[in-house]
Amino acid sequence: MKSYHHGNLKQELIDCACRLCERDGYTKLSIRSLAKESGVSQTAPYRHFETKETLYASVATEGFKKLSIACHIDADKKITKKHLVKIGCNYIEFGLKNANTYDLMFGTAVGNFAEYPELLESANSTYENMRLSFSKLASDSDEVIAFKCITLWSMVHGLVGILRKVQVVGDDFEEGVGPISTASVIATNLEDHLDKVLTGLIQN
Amino acid sequence: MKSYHHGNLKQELIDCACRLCERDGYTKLSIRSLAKESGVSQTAPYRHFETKETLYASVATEGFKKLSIACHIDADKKITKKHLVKIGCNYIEFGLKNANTYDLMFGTAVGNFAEYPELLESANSTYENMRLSFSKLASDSDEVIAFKCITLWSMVHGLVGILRKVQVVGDDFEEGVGPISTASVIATNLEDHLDKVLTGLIQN
DNA sequence: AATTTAATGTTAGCAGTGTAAACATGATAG
DNA sequence: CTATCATGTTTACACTGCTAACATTAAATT
Repeated sequence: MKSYHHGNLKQELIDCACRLCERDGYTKLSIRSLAKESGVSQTAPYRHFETKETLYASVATEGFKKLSIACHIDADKKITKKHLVKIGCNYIEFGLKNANTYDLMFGTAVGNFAEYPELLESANSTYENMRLSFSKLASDSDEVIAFKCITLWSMVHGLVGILRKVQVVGDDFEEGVGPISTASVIATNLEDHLDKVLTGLIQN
Repeated sequence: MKSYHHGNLKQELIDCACRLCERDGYTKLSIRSLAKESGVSQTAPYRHFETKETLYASVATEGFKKLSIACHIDADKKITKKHLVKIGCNYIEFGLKNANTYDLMFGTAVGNFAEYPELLESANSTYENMRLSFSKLASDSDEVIAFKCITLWSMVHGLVGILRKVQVVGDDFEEGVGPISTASVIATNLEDHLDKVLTGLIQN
C-alpha cells in the first residue's frame, strides 16, 4: 500500500546515489537505475534534480561534509604540528577509503561549483576549517597562513592521487625501489612522511 | 574516390581522439562521433579498439609521452635543485595547459594500466625519467631517491589539481586571502614556491 | 470546507550511446 | 590465382539523459 507520493524521495535519492557512487564509481551511476532502486518511475528524479550534474553536485556536497568531519580536530586552544599531521593523515585516509566519492569531489564531473551554492559552501567550509587550524598554529599573517594551507592541501591531495594510481599501476610489480613499493612505504608511514614535509614548511 | 579501406585509420582515430579529448574533455568523446569525423562507419573503430577504454588508453599513452617530453631536462652531467624546480614547473604547466588530457591520464577512465602495455610503459617511463634526475642530484640510496621522487611528484600533481579546482570554484570571488587569490599567487610564482618546498625536501 | 494551485509523481517517446553479430571488400600470403 | 584474414559496413539491441503531456495529491487560498 504505497502512496502515489513518496514523501522523502530527494533525500533517499541522494543517499542512494552516495552509496552507489562510492561502490561503483560515479560513471556507472544512471538516473534510471537510481529511480528503480528507490521504487519510483524513471523520470521521477528529474523533479528534484534538473540534470545529472545537479545530482552529482549533491553527492559531492555530502562528500565535502564528510571530509570536513574527517579532518576536524577539536583543539580549541593551541594547535601543534602534530595536529596538522593528523589532519593530513585523516585527509589522505578519507581520500583513499572513499576514492570514488573523492573523484566526484575533485574531478570534472561537476564543472563549476559556483552553480551549486550548497556545494560551494561545503567545499569552502572544508578549506576554511583547514585554514583555521593553521591560524591556531602560529601567529602568521593571513597571507602566510593561506600559503601554508594551500601547500599542505595540495600535498595531501597529490598523495591521494599518486598513491591510488601507483597502487593500480603496480599491481604486478614487486621490485624494491620502484614507484609502487616506495609509495606503499610512504602509505604505511604516512605520519612520518607528513611530519617530514611539514617540518620543511613550518618551523615549529 | 575513396577506397574501401582507409589505410591509416588507427592512427587517425588516435590523433582525432587526442584533439577532441583535450578540446571537450574525454566524457564528451563518443566512438560514433569519432568515426564520423574520420569519415568512416560507426563501428569501424572497433576493428582497432576493443572497447572505449582501449581508446582512452591510447590517448593517455600519448599524454604520458608528451608529459615526458615536457619534463625532460637535458643535463647529462650534474643536476641542481634549479633543474628540479624547472621539471616541477614544466610538469605543472603541462597539467594546467592540457587539463582534459591530464584528467584522462590520472583519473579513473582507464582503470588498470597493466591491461595496456603501451600505457604502462609510457607512464613508467615518465616516472623513471624523474627518478633519474633525482639520482643525478645527489648520491642518495635508491630508497631515498625514490622517496624524494614520489614526494615531488605528489606535490606537483596535487598543485595541478588544487590550482584547477580553486580557479573554477573561485570565479566569482576576489577577496584577499581566500583560496583563490592565494592559489593564483602561488600559480604566478610557481618557481619560488617549488624552490621553497624542495628546499625542505633536499639539502643542496 | 471547498476550491484552486503548485509540487510531485507517471507514461511515452526522442536522440544518442557502447557494443555485438553477420556480412562485404580487398590486401596479402601460399 | 586463389584462399585467408585484416579491415570495413549494416543492422540491431539494450541502455542512457532528457523532454513533453498527463495524473495525483498535498498545501494554500478563498
